[in-house]
Order: sequence, then structure tokens, then C-alpha cells
Amino acid sequence: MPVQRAKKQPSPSGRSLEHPDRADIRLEGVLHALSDPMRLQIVRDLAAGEGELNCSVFDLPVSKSTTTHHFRVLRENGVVRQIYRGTAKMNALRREDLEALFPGLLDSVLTAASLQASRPGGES
Amino acid sequence: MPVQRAKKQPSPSGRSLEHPDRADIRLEGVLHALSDPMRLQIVRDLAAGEGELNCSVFDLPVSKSTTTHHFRVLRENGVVRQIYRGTAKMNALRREDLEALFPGLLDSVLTAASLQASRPGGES
DNA sequence: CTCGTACTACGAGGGTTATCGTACGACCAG
DNA sequence: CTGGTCGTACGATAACCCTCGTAGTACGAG
Repeated sequence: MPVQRAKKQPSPSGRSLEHPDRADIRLEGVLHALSDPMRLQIVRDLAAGEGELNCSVFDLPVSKSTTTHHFRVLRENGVVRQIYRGTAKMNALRREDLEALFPGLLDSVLTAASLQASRPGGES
Repeated sequence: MPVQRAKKQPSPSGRSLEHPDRADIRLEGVLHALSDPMRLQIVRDLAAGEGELNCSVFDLPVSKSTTTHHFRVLRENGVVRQIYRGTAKMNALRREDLEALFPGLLDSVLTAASLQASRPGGES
């Protein structure tokens, strides 16, 4: 899908991030976003920490560019919301929107991920 | 993920299909399998029809090769079980396995798909 | 045996994704 | 203003995925 790469606004005052409206969030997109181990891990960490989390708290085994890329995928598919706070970028799950659109989905995915992680060979 | 393409057994008596053991089913794989609109539709139809369904009941807007491909993805990720019955191949959801591994997941995905389909622009 | 049906295997195309390195822009502290 | 930290943009590469057409195998009916 032509993900319509926002035209890099000059953003006069502060940087702005593109987020889809609640009504534009698609189930396939959410599932695809969660189907990558890296991104699933991010979402799990995000769900564990109550509030917002800084990008760099995550100790991912990939480069910074790649991390940015994954956060972008999560954002463009409506899974997380990102906002700038000074030099840091805070990330938060869009729990309410997801719950309204797909009730129970996020919880069952998180539960499933936990179960799988505690399975023999689950972390592989 | 290196999907480990079964070595094309000569299958002496009857054709055999490779299915992952319950313990080998991975959440990421299931989510990936469901993140394609075509496959999600297949799973929805499968869930609607109580029992097994023949491959050709599905009226998909793609060629037969492509259909085979999608069923293969679903099978290799542990979402469906396929067996030959004469010249036809019957398909069934692996409800029990999925429920045991990821309780509630399949149901919430199916519910979410229904909700989205009845949304304005849901079928697009 | 021969034919038709059902589905698979293979190979190829075109598009998307994951990953990286390097260079740049935004912000805070001196 | 200078420097350091944080994150982005861009370009490149390799891998992957969806799609297809063609050719082939397995099975049942005649």
C-alpha cells in the first residue's frame, strides 16, 4: 500500500507526527504491525510500563535507523502515539482507540505473547 | 523467518501435508498469516462454516496458484489443517490448538474483523 | 486406459520490507 | 555560540511476499 509518506512539513513550531484517525485504523494493518518480533516486543514493553516511554529505553539489537523505522510502522498503523517532549520522543499505546475498534484484541495478543515467552523455547 | 520448505516427500501412499506441531506454532506467524486481507477472509469463512470446507468453495478474486499459496501460508503457520479427501482438499481451522496456545485470540480477531466489515468503508 | 477435475510445484515479475551507514535537524546545557 | 544527545531523512542492499502462468501429479468416472 502506498503509505503516503507525509511531505516533510517544515513544521514551523515544533515537529509534527502523522497519526491515522481512529476510523482509519485497519485490522490488517494492526496485525501486520504486531507480526514482527521486534515490534511485538516494543508493544509488550510499552504495555508493561504504565505511561509513556522514551524511544531509547528499549534495548533493541538493531541500529537506530531500524528502531525509528519500526516505531514509524507502529505509528502509521495506529498502534502507538508519539509526541515530542523536548529532545526525547515519548511513545504510548493507543489503548482506547484499539479497544473501541477491536475489543479485547490487544489484551489477547499481549496475553498470547506472555504465554509464548514462558514456553520452552519461547524466547528463541 | 526461514519457512523451512518441506523437502517434497514422494509420499508413497496418498499425499501428505506438512503441519506444524502445536508447540511449534508461533504467535508472530499466526499474526502474519492473518494480516493479509485474502487470508483473513478465508479464515472468516472457515469460522462461519461449522466444519471443513473445500478449497474451491471460496470465491477469491485471484488465480488458483495464488489461492494455493495463501492456504499454504495458513497451514504452515498452524492456522488451518488440510487433509485430502479424494480429489478434494478439506480445510478446517485449528481452533483447539490456537485456543490452547493463545486463549481468546482467534475470537477477538474474528470479532474485530466483523466489526470492521460493518464499519463505513469497512469492505473497501 | 483415457479423460476431466482438483490442486501443487516451479519459476518469474513487481512491489514492499528490514536492515544498515552516513549525514542532517532539533533541542538542552554550558 | 558550542557541543552533545536524540532522533530523522535519505540512499542502498538484500530478503521477502503476492501474484501469475505453465506444466505436472493424484484421484475418480466412464
